[in-house]
Amino acid sequence: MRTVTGELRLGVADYTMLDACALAFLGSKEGRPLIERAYNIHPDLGFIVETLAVEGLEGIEAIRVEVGVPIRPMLAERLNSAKAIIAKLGNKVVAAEYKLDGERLQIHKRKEGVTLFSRRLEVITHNYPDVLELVAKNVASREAILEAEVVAINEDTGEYLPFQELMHRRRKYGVAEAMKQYPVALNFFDLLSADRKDYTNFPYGKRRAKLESVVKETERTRPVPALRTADPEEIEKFMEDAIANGCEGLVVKDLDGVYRAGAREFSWVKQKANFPTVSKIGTGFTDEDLQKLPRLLKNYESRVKPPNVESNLVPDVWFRPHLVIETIASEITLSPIHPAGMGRIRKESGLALRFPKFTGKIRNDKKPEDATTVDEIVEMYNLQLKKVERVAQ
DNA sequence: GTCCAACCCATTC
DNA sequence: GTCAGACCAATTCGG
DNA sequence: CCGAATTGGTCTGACGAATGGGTTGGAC
Repeated sequence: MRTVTGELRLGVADYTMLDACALAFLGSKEGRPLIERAYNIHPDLGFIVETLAVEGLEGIEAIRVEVGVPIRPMLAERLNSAKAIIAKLGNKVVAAEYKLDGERLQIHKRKEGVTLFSRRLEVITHNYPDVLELVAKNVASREAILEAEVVAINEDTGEYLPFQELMHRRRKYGVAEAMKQYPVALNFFDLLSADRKDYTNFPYGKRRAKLESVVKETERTRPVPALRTADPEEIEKFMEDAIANGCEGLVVKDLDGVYRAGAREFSWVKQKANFPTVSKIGTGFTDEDLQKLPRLLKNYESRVKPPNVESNLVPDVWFRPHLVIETIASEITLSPIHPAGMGRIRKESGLALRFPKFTGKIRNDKKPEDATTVDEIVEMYNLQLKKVERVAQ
């Protein structure tokens, strides 16, 4: 249920619905945490509301984790230094783990077979026949719910490949061919249920121990590399290892934390002319920025594409290059759309920014000629690759 | 009637 | 994925 | 001491990149 009205943003989502139902059927919001918990381990709004209406709070309390029914995934928060994370988690020993650039899988294993759920709890079992086999062979538990990151790999070197490669596996047709062309590996990072026992209320340390006892380490399967420490410097070092191994960064976990389905926990990912386009950008602007931009650009508006601009996209309004703004992005990807560096890395491919965002800084001290050049972007792209290659050796 | 490119929409991150 | 804004609860500040 | 102001946490919906698949409409 959604509505957007002019300048006002309104939203009615599932949680609001749960609130309303708690009020309607119980007369108060008191049962809300129980209802929320039930919803998060059995995310079917119709089912929850019906149970509440027919059986009341008792029925809600009787809802259990069930293999075959997806659980809303626990999510991660973001901080930008190891020190801040350690402080936030209470200055104690934590588990720092590689954060891989793949797709999150919630794996349900039972007698009848294995089911795979995506992050949004879609059934994607048919996409990964190879994963089903890996789970059948290498998970030493008849019934279990596990979470893993599935990553595309280079079969010869074992090296991890970018997310883009994995995306070829998300298809309805030609699954068998894609499976051969884009082989994958599994990095397990959580265990929510095993042999009919619900582990979601166990501290992470225990879940991880059980995970390690259940997942067999092979070329294609393993518990995700983890380090236990309370020292920010060790985490920084581990972070560098992770990046060097082609990961996005780290996820740092509270060893005492339970699995809070559907909630946000803690994590961390550290980072870091012609005028060909390299990205569109629509994130990072405050309302104030958006109000002021038309005024700043008014004098540079152009009815047609300015001759010194190279773009495959057609915007609503063109501007002659004038204003320089500062943007950051998580990395540079090969692009079928943006012409920056076209053909320099790969035939018919340019380069684009991944997760571009405005930093809030308008660089009045710079002219378009002073902005980052294509050469520099190509160099940045090559630097990214080197880091990955170094590990593969 | 058949085929294919262009478009839009879904999902992942 | 990132991010800004809205909203609510808890905490701190100022009269 | 109490009400006002600030802060922190959570939720929601804007927006970015990519790929695959369904639909549509024009060329033949």
